[in-house]
Amino acid sequence: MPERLPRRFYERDVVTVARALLGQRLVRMINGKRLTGIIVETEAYLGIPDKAAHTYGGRRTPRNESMWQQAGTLYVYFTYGMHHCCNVTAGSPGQPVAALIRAVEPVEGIDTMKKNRSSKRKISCHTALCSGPAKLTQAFGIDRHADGSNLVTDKSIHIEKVRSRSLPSKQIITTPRIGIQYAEDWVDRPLRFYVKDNPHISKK
DNA sequence: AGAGTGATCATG
DNA sequence: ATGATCACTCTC
Repeated sequence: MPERLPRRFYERDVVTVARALLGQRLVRMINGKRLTGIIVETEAYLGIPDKAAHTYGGRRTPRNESMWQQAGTLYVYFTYGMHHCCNVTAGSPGQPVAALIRAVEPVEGIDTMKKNRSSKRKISCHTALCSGPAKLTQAFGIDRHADGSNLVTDKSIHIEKVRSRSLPSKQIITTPRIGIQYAEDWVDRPLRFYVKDNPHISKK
């Protein structure tokens, strides 16, 4: 029987959590279907001091409230008038930090994911199905309804343990984060992580 | 390189 | 009330 990541997995610093999420299994139960994928790309958002974070400077609004909740909470936000992105909170209590899930390698329910993604245009190739933060939420049917979900206890969305240790450092590529050009001195911080040589990554 | 798209929030 | 912004994706 697959085992979930426990609360203590998330109660660590957000960089450690972002790296440790690589290789774990994202699970979504929706309309009786089980959709799963292996997390292959993440970013860490460091909260109050981080100029790229939604909680920079201690901002606390209805939108980002989930980032302030206990580690292991799902934070889903809506942006650009059409896209959802999903994050996992981490750290110690009251610390508004989170890891953005940027890409997964689809495993179960691929046909359903294609349907969820192909309302407009047909999917070109399977590596494009979940290779971006808004692509994977669309494929997995994740929107603001899922915001605030408790990943340790919630049935409809959670993360299963595939490995107890993080991937070896040699298999994790570290780069600056994507799409945060406004973040001044935080632009170049190495806070994006992805699995080396995995084809399901958000950018070439 | 530029369009699409509308919730969100800081201003006033 | 108003307007600027946006942790993106797709097409040209």
